[in-house]
Order: sequence, then structure tokens, then C-alpha cells
Amino acid sequence: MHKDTTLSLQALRRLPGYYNYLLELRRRGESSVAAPAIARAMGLNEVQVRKDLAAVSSSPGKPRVGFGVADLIDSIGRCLGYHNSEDAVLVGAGRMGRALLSYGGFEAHGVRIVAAFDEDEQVIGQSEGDHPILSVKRLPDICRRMNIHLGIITVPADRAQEACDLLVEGGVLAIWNFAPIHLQVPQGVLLQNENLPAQLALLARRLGERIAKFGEESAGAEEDLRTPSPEDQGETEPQKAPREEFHHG
Amino acid sequence: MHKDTTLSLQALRRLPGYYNYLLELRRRGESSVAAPAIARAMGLNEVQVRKDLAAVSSSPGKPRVGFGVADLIDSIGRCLGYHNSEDAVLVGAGRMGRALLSYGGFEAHGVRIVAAFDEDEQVIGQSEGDHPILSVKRLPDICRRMNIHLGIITVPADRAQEACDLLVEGGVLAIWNFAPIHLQVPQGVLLQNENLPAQLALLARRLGERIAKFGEESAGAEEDLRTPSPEDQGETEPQKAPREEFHHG
DNA sequence: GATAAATCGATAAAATTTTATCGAACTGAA
DNA sequence: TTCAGTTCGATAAAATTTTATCGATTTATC
Repeated sequence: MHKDTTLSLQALRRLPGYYNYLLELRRRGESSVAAPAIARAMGLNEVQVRKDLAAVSSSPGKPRVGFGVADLIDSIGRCLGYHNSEDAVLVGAGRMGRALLSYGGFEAHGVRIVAAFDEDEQVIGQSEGDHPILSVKRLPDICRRMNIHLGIITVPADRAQEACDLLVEGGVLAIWNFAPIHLQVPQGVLLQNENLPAQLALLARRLGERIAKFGEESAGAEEDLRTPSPEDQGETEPQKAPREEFHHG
Repeated sequence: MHKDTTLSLQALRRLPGYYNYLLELRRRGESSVAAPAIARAMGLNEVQVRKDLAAVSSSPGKPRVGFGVADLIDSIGRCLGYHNSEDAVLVGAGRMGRALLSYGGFEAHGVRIVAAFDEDEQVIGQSEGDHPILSVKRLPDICRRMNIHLGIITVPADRAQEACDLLVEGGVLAIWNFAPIHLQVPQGVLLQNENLPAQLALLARRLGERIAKFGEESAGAEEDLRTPSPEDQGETEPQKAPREEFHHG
């Protein structure tokens, strides 16, 4: 029932948020959930959530009940490719690179990092989180042989173009770039930049706007801010009335 | 001349991309740049870029010449708050946490990480990238005293809600969360989730779509894909005709 | 100088995305 | 069984975002 084409780009970006929330519901033992409940928890519009769910769900929601939690988890996972397995390589086994390598969450999202590359003789031959670290000289060849189309760049900014070129040479068609620099890629190669400092700065900016909007009673003030402002969307989710219960104490 | 209100959310998200590209132009010695050139380099629409630049630029662009590179860098930086300095704390000095701590790019974006917290006695007392790692027990108190409103969560998923609650207790009003879990925050607290695996999965999905669309001639195939498809936007930027020259050797 | 090419700003059209509204369907309680 | 309340799907309106078009302006070239 899921027609790929009906999913807007923005909707796609909301799905991972739903996914995590649904996993939590499942942990709590909930077997079904209504769109309005999800909307409240995530600070989104009811209709929007309902539309998103309708677009991915394999079975329609039941009035007065909602959607099956397990069904939704499966549908969203399927839709986002979490059940596939795409191989990827990582270039740059520095701090960030190794953090990603040791992070176990990628397999659950359908991506398997099969190898890491670096140019530092010190780290070549080591391994991190079960991923071998190889010499960057072997990168293009290995990518070709293993038919890898997905690359991650975690090298310093001044080496990023070089790493990028090696990946392209190896036949990689999609690059996830953590270096804060503009990369040149040939036509047909997808490039997604992950500019972490910029993300944080954006959050700081929004925070600043808020504080400015409601007078600033800094030192030791109690929370006075309310009305999460409906301008939010995307990765950001304010809670409108998330009372439910806290699940950690 | 920059009217904060005229900047759409999507435009805000494009600015960091412009920023990096402009920095590169400055390194190359370019003193001015035209909107269409930026658009080509970033795979965006001319008019869109022109509108974005007009919204932030302090001085109008000159026909036949474009905008001043230095001016734009300053304007965008100002607009994104890169010239401010907002203090932040980080919770969770694991791999990802320490990667962020040792990453020098935050200061340049107007955010200063003043301290990190962890509960592991082994790491408490150490420091990473000049940032002391303190006991998480002291978190709320220190945040209150230092009047910190920005928090970063890099703890494992099953401890994230706990970390979140401590930050809120400390008066933090905006939280950047790396744990792949849905967090409950009170009204008025901004929450931005950074779900790295989900981001990569999204890229993998788009790659899969592409490969499916143009037949799949895997093993050792030359690049045959063309026409970057105009569906792209946001963090993603395909190149339409980036010939210029490569700047790395 | 005059002319051609390219860019700008502005306005408006198109596309996408979000939000509102309606009747129908289902559940649980009287 | 009946009724009240909630949620669903669908349609349509509103808002936002992207793209196209046009005349005006400036620079480079002849």
C-alpha cells in the first residue's frame, strides 16, 4: 500500500522521529496508537501525522483506535530502507570517524560499514568496532572490487576533497561528508553534507531568538517560556502537552 | 539591511552551505561572486540563491558583478550568530562526546562548550580538547551557576532521558540530542535530534532510488548516471556543471 | 561612444507543504 | 440498543517555498 511517490521529502525526514517514538511505545507494551497522540508527543499537527502514516502504513488505521504499533514500525522501517543492507566505507579514522565506526546503530538502519581508511601508518592495521582500518591507497581498488557505492568522509577539511576524489574514483555514488567544506563532485554523485557546528549554531540561534522574544531574566530564573511556537518543524520537535509519564525513575 | 523575519527556515538551512563555499572562494582570492555562479556550484536555482543573498546581504549586489565575498561571509556569519558566543555543556564523554569536544569548529560558529559531564569515575577529572570532564552529579548546579542554556546529549540511548532531565533541571532551554530515542521535554524547551544513522539511511535510500531508476550495471561500471534530478534540496547538493578547477593538486 | 552580454531586483506563477473541515466508521458506556 | 465521543480518510483551503519572467543596470568589447 505504500506508494513511494506520495511521500514528500519533508515527510521522509519526519519518519525517523516517528520510528523512535514507536519503538518506545512498543517497549512500553502499547499495541496501537492514534495519530493525534503521536502528534501531541512530537509537537506536530494531527493531520500531518495522519497523512504521513497513511502514506507508509500497510494497513489503514481504525477509527477510534489508531494504527498498529508493530505494523507502523515495520512499514516505516521498510520505507526508509532499514531492512536493506547497503555497504559503505569510511575515510578518516580520526576521532569522529572512530566514533561512527564504534557506533552500532548503522546496521539497524540498513547500512553496513565494511571498512575504514586512513593514511596514518600508526592506525593502519588497527581496527575499530570490528571494522578494519586500511591504507587509503587501497581505497579505490577495494571500493571497485566490493562494489561499494556509499562513502563517509571524516577527514580534516583540508584533505576532504582528496578523500572525495578517491571515493569517486572507486565508483562511490553517494557521499556523506562531515568536513566543513564545499566539495566538488562530478555529476550524478549525491553529496550530503553533515555540518555539525552549523547545526548547533542554528539551534543556538533559535534559542537566542526565544530568549530575546520573552524578556531575558537570566540568573537563576524559573522556566517562564511557554507556547513552543508553531514555526518549528524538521528535526525539531517541541512538546505541546507531553504530560504522560516520565519513564526513567 | 538584514530583516530577520524575511528569512525562511529553508533558507536558513542553506546559509551554512553558502558560507563554506564563500570561504573557499575567499581562499582562492576571489573578491566578488555572482548568484548564478553560486547556484551552479551548489546545484540550486539561481533565483533562489539571489533571494537568499538579498535577504542577508548588507549591500545590494551589482549587476554584471555580483556580491562582495567578504561582505557575504560577514553577513551570513552575523545572521547565523557565528559572531556571538553562546555557552554550552555536553553530557556523555564517550566516543561521540569526545569527538565533538576535540572538534575545534564550534567556536567559529559562535558556540563555546565550557564543560563536559560523565558518570564514569574513570573519565571524570580528565579533559578532552581543553574541556574538563566533570561528574554528572554537579551538572544542574553548574549549569545554573554559569547560566547555561544549551546542552548536548551524547550518552547511550537508555540514559538519554536521564541526561535530558538533568539539563532541564539545570535550566537548559535548548538540547541537541544525539541519542536515537524520543525524549520528553517540558514546554518551552527546544529539542533538536541529530539521528546520524537515520541521516545515512536516508542517503542510502536516495542512492537506491537512483540506482533502481537507471538500470543497475554494478560490477566495475563507469559512471553512467546523469541529470542530478531537481528533487534535491536541503543539505543535499548535486553539481549541475561544476567544471571550474579542482583545487587540490 | 555604442552595443552586447550578463546580472540584478521585483513581481508573479507554479509547486510543495501544512493546516482546517467534513462526514463516516468504530468503540465503549448508558 | 442507543448515544456520545473519538479517530479515520478525503477534500479543500492556507501558507510556505521554489521557479519563471521582465525591465533596468552595469561592465566589457568593439
